[in-house]
This record gives sequence, structure tokens and C-alpha cells, in this order.
Amino acid sequence: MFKNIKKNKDKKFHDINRKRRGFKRIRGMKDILFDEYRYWDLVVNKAGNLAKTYSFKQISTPLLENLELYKRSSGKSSDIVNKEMYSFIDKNGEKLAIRPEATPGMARAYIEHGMFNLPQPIKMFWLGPLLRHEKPQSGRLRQHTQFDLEIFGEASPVADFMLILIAFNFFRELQINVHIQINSIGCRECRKEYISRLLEFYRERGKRSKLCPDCKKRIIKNPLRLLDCKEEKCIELRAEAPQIVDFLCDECRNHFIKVLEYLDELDIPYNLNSFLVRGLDYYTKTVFEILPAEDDSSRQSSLGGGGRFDELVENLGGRPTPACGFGIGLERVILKIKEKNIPLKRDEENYVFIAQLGDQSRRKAIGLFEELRRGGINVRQSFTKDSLKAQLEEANRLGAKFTLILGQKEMIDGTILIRDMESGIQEVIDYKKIKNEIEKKLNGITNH
RNA sequence: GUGGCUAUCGUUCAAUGGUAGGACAGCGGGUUGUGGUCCCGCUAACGAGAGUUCAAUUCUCUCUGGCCACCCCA
Repeated sequence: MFKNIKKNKDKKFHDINRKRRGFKRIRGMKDILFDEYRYWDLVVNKAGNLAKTYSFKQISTPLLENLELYKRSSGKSSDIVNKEMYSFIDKNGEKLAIRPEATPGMARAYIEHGMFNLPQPIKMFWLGPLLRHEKPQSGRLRQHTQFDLEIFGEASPVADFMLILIAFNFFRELQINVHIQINSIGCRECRKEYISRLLEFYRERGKRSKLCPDCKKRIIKNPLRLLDCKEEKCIELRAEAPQIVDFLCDECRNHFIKVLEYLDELDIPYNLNSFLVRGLDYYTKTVFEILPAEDDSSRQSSLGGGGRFDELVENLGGRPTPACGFGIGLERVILKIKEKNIPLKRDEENYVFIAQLGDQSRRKAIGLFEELRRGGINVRQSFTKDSLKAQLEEANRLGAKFTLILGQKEMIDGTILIRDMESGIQEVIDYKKIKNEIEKKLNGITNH
């Protein structure tokens, strides 16, 4: 009889629970749980520290921007803006978008805050989530995190090179082997010349009909992207196509050569890839992409990419300002680290756990905890628990080296127990001497 | 957006046209002042909807989610 009542109660309870569990993550979004953060700490610290040693300063921009910002910068013909953007109309009628990439926001900030009045160049780094409505798969989420470096107000090819150098160092120091794909797509002027030659080439008899449907559209919308197509027939066709490097104006050519010379000087492995054009409209001159060195070819394996965008700031209403930048996808970096089993540093902390029994000793233990903590000792506790058993379990889980036990008996005697968690040996210590004693023991460990 | 595979406790892996079992984790006990080993117990799951059937977790379909690939991108 009672059993039945209990069962019914339980059932109701579980129904409620099931409803609660019904909420699930939105597609393409991910929670980062405790253990995962070890990877994030590693990667984020590496990124920030590296950026700072090259004199980049961190900035942050809002998650929401005007929709128009992205249309004007990334380009209406790009997939990112065209079909992958999370955009909506705000309550006051404004058209907004959740940022699908970082650069436009930073360019906007550069203009809005009058950074052209500061000593140039402005070197900034940025770390944050981006949203794109794509179909999720390995190494691709709808929300992903990028580490971005941007240099505004610097035309020198050294700037392009420095970015690649930093990116390269980032990966090398994380023990990920990468190589660089690099190309130059020229400036407005030389690209105009090139595109007309490219179109001429594709208009020769019979060529257009061989192209894939996408490329037929590209001829009209964004001819440069013809070079980028992965369809076999299009790849065949483009082999004979004119190459943009042959059409660069003197300035663009010299700029590109300089970048390559610096790369050679520092032995950074790169491939010239005359078909690399990248999917955003704002690029000029140098474009590059970072791929894992062990070539698993076709997969969406790109770890980062970037280039120069000398016309972007002006297009957004600022002064003509040369600039360049790149972004690295941190989820993909972490995926690579896991794939290669690159060992993480374990925090080998010498924890001291404080356990207590009874209300009085709990109060005293809390005081002791604070005293030791301020004294620089790595203390842990579980003061919400009453039983010693539970507290020792917790100490064990944490990997504590020693547990201090303070109970009724010790309170009366003015003592405290030190338990060596490995051997299980316990000593009774005069409570007043506990701090010195535990320090001595910890030093004994670290000296080994 | 297109295609392939898939969906069972928190995790992982089973079985089954008559509503499910293990392992790990969790919790409780063996030990109300002693953890990590051991023993015992408990908790906990068939993604949603429709169809076939006396009966569906199992077969079929749809949806949704996941994984993977294409497009694209980081």
C-alpha cells in the first residue's frame, strides 16, 4: 500500500523531471564543461600572451551590430552575409545582426572612436564568439570562437608578415604543425584588369557550359570565386586560366614579394596558391590561410585565415586606412590538440584539505581555512558536509596531499590531526603549530 | 541548402513484437571520528508524432536531434 503511494509520487516527480530535461541546446551550440576548460585555458592564454608580446592590445566589441555594417564590409555576395547571418528587426525597427565575424566590428570601432588620431598603427587583438547559421559538422558550429589580430593604419608588408608570423608561432607553440597558403589578389585597380581578363577567358567558346551551376552565377556576381570552386570540371577549366599574380600592379607585386621575402627569411613554410581568394569581399593584396601540415586534404580543415583589407575602413565611412588581420578558430585548434593527444599540464597542486566534525570545530576550521589561505597555502574544504567520511572522500577526489582533521577531541586538547593521504598515517599536532608544520611538510614534497 | 549513417539510464554498451540488462559514474550502507581497495543495496533510459499489430523500445513513415561528408567557412 505505502509502496504504491510512493511509486505514484515518484512517477509524478519523474514526469516533471522529464519535462525539465526537454530543454536542449540549440543546434550547433555547445556547452563547455569543466574538463574542457583545461583546453580553453591553454589556448586562450597562449593567444593573449602572444598577442601582448607583439604589442597588441585587447579590445572587445558588441555581439550585435547594424546589419548594414556586415553587408557593406563582408559583402552581399558572400555566403556569410547572404545566408548565414542571424539577423532580426529590433523592437525599435532597426535591422540588427549577431556578428558573423570580427573584423567589421573592429573597423567600426576604429572609426567610431577616432583611433586614426592615435599614434598609428593600431594593433589590436580580440577574442570572442561568432554566430553563423550553418549546418553543424565536425569542426563547425553555429557558434564558434575566434582569436583575431588586426593592424589598422599600416601599409607596410611587414605588417602582413608579422601577422603570419604570430599565427605561425601560435600553432608552433601549441605543437600543431601548420603550413601557410598565400596569395595576393591585388588592389581595386589591378583586380579590375584581372577580372576582365578572367571573364574573357571563361567566355571563350564552350567553357561556360562546362561550369557548375554555382560558377555560372559566380561569373556574374563574384568572378574571383571561380578560382575557388571545388567541382572537378571547374578545377580542370581553371588550370588554364590567367593567374592574378601576373596582373598585379607594381605596388601590389612589390608588396607581395616583400611579404614572401620575410617569410623565407624566417623559414616559415608556405605555398603560393594562386587560386586562394577567400570568401569575404573586403580583402585586397595579401590573403592567406593556415592549414594543418599533415594534409588530410579536402576536409574543412582550415585553422585560420586572413589578409589585407586596405579599402575596408574607407568603405565604412572612415578615412582611407590600410589594414590587415587574421582570425583563428579556437574550437578547431582544440580539436587538433585533442586529435594529436598533446599532453596538457595537470595542475600538480599540493592541496591541504580541512575537515571538521561538529558545529564548534566547523567554526574554528573555517577560521583556520582562511588563515592558511591567506598564508598562501593551497587549502580546500567541504564545510557543508557533516560526516568525516564524506569529507575524506572529497579530499581524495581533489587529490589532497594532507587532510587536517579538527573534531571535538582536538578542540578540547588544543590539537589537530594531520593525515597523510597517501600513507594514511596520522599525527597529532599542537594546534598552534599547525601552520608551520604543514608548511614544512609541503616543502618536503616540492623539494623532491 | 544537399546527401549518408544514427537515436536505449548522467556516460558507455547490450537484449527484445509481450515495456528493458550490464559496466562506469552518482547516492546510501557495511565503518553515526577516517578516503582512495573490497562487499551489499538504491537511483536512473527506449527523442517526438503517426501507421501496421491484440500488443511496438523493436517493423514502416514523418519530424526533431546527433555524427559525418558536400557547399561554405574558422
